[in-house]
Amino acid sequence: MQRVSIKDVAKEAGVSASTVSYVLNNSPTESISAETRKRVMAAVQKLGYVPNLNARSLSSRRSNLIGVLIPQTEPGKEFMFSNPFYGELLSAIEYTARQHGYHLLLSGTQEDQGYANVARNRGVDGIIIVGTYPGESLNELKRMGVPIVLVDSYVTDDAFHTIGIEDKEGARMATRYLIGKGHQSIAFISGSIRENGVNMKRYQGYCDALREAGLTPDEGAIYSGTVDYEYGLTAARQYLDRGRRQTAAFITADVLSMGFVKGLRQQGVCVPEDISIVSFDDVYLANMAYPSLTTVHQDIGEKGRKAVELILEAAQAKEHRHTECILPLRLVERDSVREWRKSDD
Amino acid sequence: MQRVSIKDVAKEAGVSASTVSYVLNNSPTESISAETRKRVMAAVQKLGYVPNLNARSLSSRRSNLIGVLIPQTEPGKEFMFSNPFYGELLSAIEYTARQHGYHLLLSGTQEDQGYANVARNRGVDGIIIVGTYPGESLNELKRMGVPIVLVDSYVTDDAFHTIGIEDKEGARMATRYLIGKGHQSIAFISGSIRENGVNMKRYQGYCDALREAGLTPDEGAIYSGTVDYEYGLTAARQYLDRGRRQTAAFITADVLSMGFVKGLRQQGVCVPEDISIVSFDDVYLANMAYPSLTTVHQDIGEKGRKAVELILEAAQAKEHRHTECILPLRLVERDSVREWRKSDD
DNA sequence: ATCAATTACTTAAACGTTTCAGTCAACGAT
DNA sequence: ATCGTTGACTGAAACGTTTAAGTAATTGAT
Repeated sequence: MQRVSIKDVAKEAGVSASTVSYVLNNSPTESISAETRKRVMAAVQKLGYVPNLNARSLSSRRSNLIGVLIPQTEPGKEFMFSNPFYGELLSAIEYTARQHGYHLLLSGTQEDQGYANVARNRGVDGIIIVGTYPGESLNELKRMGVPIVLVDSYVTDDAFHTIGIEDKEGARMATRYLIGKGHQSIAFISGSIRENGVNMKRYQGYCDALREAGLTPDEGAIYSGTVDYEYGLTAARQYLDRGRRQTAAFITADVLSMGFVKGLRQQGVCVPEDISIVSFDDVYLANMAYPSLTTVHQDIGEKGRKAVELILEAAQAKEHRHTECILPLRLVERDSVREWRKSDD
Repeated sequence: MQRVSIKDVAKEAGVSASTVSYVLNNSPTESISAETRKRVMAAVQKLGYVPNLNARSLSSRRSNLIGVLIPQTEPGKEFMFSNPFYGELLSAIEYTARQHGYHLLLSGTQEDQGYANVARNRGVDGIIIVGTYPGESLNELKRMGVPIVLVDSYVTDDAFHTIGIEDKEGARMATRYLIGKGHQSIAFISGSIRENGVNMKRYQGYCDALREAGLTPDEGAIYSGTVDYEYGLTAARQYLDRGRRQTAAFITADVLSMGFVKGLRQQGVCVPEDISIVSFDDVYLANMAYPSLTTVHQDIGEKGRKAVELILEAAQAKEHRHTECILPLRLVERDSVREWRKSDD
């Protein structure tokens, strides 16, 4: 497969392999004459030489490879991107990494596989982990000694860098917005609150906003399942079964909202006429939807960019110092909320 | 970084490094006693040894790595997944690859970068290329000598394996369906027809269906741009500007349809009341949309699975023999089409 | 004129595997 | 008693790089 090696180039240029290596790496410590440099480059060109990065990693102990671990929402489920959020994030990560000359080693994650090995044995320079992970797996990764960035995780361990958003504040903002529009009874719809720190924070923010307004969080207004379209449908069914008691809902992901809206519409319930919705993420879906979703916007592109940059910085740094990055949010007003007046009840 | 190597294991188990290697690879040619095997495994366990795959690739010339090249729709555009189709496909590819013990080396593609190098210098065992690619880049890749699978490309070169769908037939089916519903004037909305073989085929299928029904394809009914939500909006504007002359549209991608529907609705034009739509792909979006989209369903999961399997087969095979795989399509009826009667005109 | 420093290289050891080619004992067949 | 065979291993070269250490020639300062 690998036809032409550094030795072939060396022979062609009439120098040693190491000289070629120094030229190719623009080594700052070694001095190479302009003339030799030119000859080497010509030989590279002529032979169509491309360095073997595996060999390079082996020797130099850097791989220019970033491992990306993306959760598989369900064990047997094939599409880890049933939430477009992951696709958008991955895209941003890939793009940024490529700009810096890095490649991505992509892996979904399953319960039964050693998460660590996926990346460890390729000698990646860093790992970006998105979402919630089992603690033991994280510990295993920690021992590898490569920089690790946790995206949207509330693990508190200085060994990891983290990047996230103001989840609690965002949820508070969303809920307060609904209250401001006159809603007194607001549902909360999300993935698992217990198992997922993000959902937990958003739940807290939701509760805070209610309490600030003198309202009491109601157990019966909470819908907690999985973050996907299907659960949105389910939540809609449950909402109807429970007697449509809320006039608004704060939903922690746009895909969930999509399902919820659809499930309601199938029973003739309209958004925003019958119930208002604010959701979260602002994936491109949110704008495409009908009605377009009023939602808490997060800068997914920036999240991905930052994740890569944190890895690169940490890879440079001599000693580890924990970095934490929290991105701001803002509410985007669209068409899924309407003002609620006393007379509407 | 890499703490424990095969030598450490060898020392621990009291055998040579090669023995450890043979044990680990279950070498069929070498015989190892059960007792030794056990000792080695124990040592591996004890030391937490994980093989360095870079070293392995270097030595064995296989990498268990599959390169995946996904087009960046626009040069400066960050999100290569603006069409969820790519996300779903990638997900299927990743999942299947992982099941076979392979990892994915993911890269988007930009005009100015050598596509080839991305994968070549990592020693990937195969490359999956999705979408349309510049010919010179393909030729460069061809010379690498690794199996290459082209997904949704109409490049005819026996050096590449291909996997696609019955684009022409699918478009014909869609158009015929609309005609069957009484539509006599049908728009065609797609990405670039000239530069993209897939769109070309679908255009042909569209024309064929019209002609079969005794209708004449009309230049003024063709809308050709890029495959994304934004162009859907644009097409809607153009459609209205041109005087709403068609009662139906065949649109070659669900995202495009999303934009088109939205653009129309902003001007008070309703789907399917005022215009019927059949689109293509059946990404999960199609079902979420309002109205949910009648669309030509393709099995994206199967496409991804097949792509990986082709790579693996080709990697095994002694000599190259060209494989071509065409997946079937079917029309999924949803809510974006209504019957058109004479009296409606 | 001598010494140290600099420039422009080369040599060779490492990186962690795989795998070909042995080695050596034990074994059954002659 | 000798001769392949087989079974169970080991040694060492190879994969394609990087990089520390070394060398030899040139330069500049004294």
